[in-house]
Amino acid sequence: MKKGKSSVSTLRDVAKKADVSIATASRVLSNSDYPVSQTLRKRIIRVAEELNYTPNLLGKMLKNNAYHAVGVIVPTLQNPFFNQVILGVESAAREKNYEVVIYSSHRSAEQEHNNILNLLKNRVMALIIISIDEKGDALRRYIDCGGRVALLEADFQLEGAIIAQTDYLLAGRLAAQYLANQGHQKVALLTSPLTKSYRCQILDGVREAFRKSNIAFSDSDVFVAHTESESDTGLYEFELGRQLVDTFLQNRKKHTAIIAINDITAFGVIQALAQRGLSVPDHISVISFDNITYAEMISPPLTTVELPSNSIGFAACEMLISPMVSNEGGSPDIRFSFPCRLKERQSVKKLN
Amino acid sequence: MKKGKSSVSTLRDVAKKADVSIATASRVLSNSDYPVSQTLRKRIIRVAEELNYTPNLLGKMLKNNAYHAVGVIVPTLQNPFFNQVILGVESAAREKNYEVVIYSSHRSAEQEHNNILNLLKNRVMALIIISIDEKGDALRRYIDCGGRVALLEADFQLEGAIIAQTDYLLAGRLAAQYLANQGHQKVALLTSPLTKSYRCQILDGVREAFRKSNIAFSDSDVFVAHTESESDTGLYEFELGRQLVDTFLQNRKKHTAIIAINDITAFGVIQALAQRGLSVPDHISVISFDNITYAEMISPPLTTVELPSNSIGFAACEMLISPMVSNEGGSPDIRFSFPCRLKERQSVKKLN
DNA sequence: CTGTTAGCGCATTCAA
DNA sequence: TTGAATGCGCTAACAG
Repeated sequence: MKKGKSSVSTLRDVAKKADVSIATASRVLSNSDYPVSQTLRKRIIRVAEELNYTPNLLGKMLKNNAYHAVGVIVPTLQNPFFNQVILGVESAAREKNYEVVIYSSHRSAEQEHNNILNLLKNRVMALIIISIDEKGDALRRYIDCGGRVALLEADFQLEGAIIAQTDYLLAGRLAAQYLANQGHQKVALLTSPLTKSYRCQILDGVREAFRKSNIAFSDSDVFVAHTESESDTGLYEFELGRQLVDTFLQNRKKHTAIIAINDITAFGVIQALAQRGLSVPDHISVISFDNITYAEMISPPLTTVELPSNSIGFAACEMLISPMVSNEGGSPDIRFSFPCRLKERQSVKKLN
Repeated sequence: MKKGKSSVSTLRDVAKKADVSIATASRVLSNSDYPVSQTLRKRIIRVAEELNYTPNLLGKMLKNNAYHAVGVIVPTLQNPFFNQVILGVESAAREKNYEVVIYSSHRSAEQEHNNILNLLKNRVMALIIISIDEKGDALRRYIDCGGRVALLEADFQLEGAIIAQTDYLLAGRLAAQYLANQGHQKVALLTSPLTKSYRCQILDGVREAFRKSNIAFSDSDVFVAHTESESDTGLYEFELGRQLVDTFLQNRKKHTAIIAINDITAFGVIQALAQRGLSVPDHISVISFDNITYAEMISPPLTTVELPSNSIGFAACEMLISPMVSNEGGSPDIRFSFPCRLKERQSVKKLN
């Protein structure tokens, strides 16, 4: 009867079969620069291959107490925006040979809490998170335990964390300015509840731009969806868009354009409009924020303000991994924000 | 020099501060049913909280040599189809308190190879994979080392793996039958290269259904994209759809409907048609396969054959985790397939 | 009920 | 150049 319950062979197995000490085997197989004779080296490598030897990272980690990995926690994998962030993180991580561990919190604070704890239990000491749990106590603890955190798009502060944010004020301004330039004088903003600060920032940006262009824009031009709680189905924001069109059409006063709070909401808006015989951009123009992949797949291709999801993931990961930060020595307290840019496509009509 | 470079406290720290033995602390903090006096129990728990004690899973694992986790490897996170699979896996895993580790191979065989190896190195001994590496040697090795594998939607066999497949033959039949029922007599199939067996199966299903309905359908009705290599940008399949419309329109012979090989390709088809003044479903009908979330977000909402992505992920995970399979005792050699069903929406016109 | 100890897989220090 | 021995954090077998 074999010894191991799992048939993964260990360093000891290799050493025994190659008739060398464990130390020597380790030195060869862990690519140490410690000198080992060619004879033994060859033999060890050969045996390792025969035995399908795969180093047990757990054992290794137990020694160094450091895992070359970063965790990523996003609210949902269903939203392409977050997928983009992940892609950014992955490419930064790959450059430095870091592992990426992906979690979805499914928009649940409890799940998020568990995810953070799991990372900690696995001694993954770097974390990039788009947090939905405003209490932040799990994160607090994570940091107390020596973890490094990059907090993306968060509504709250967290001492000791790197804070990365999109410049939503600019995003709002860009959208409004563009509509103004195209000759739109009466514009509506359709948005999910203003409970997230990024939505408020967009609104502020829009207000500011219209004020500068001398275009009237009041609270009666802002349509806010009323909803209980956010859910994880990919359809959530889409349905919101559809609902918003109802109230919009009831209160419409010669609006020629709609700003939707994000692309998926815009999809809902466009479809609901179409079903009422209003076509985009002929009858009414639509612009939104995100530039998810599908924005250019629909008809008409959606004009939208591209948010730098990829860059933000990339940069956050880089800062987190860079030696500068990973040295202990207190909180980094880095904070940076990213600009956005307009992707002009075909959902906005030029009126002038 | 301080001993711990990481400030995560260990079982030993807790034991020392609570003035008990490590064993006792372990018994309390690992929820063992071993009897410990209330006095000590309370004290240990209190100290553990004070110290932010978080068990090091690595140490634990090192003992049992088994990690309650399943790995998932998908070709890309950009495609909602795979996201659905992941969701299915996650819900099955959560039920049994398993961790889910997600990897993307970015459609690279090399990446996939590394991902599998990493899983092995981390002793994650259960894997659900949508493999793009037909050689399968990394998987072979994974299995040899005692890993359990569920191979989803694969083109190749793998001894010792659970094989799960969608019933693409049925999918093809459903689409074709539906079109026939709606009175379409001349239909085209637009597809990416027939290098994947699932695409061939769909084609076979379509052929079979049309034959039964006495509708002519020959090779000249099949339009195959020519492309070098698959890429990881979310736009890949979309662009394919757009290109296919070109060749389709050049060779069109009174086709009234198009079957696209999947939803994203259909998006490309629909947009390209629209840009040439052909509207769906008024001028031409479109049906496809997948039912990704966005299928109902576009205008017109896409009629499509829903593939059981979620169920397939769920079932695969369940089988993998279930004790039946996780007992050693040779290869399980389970093989199962899932049916699909038609989601009738508005991209197909009724002609009769 | 509590404590002591061995050992999981590995890197590393110290001896040879 | 090689090997023996130690310890990383933890559980479990055994001793008290």
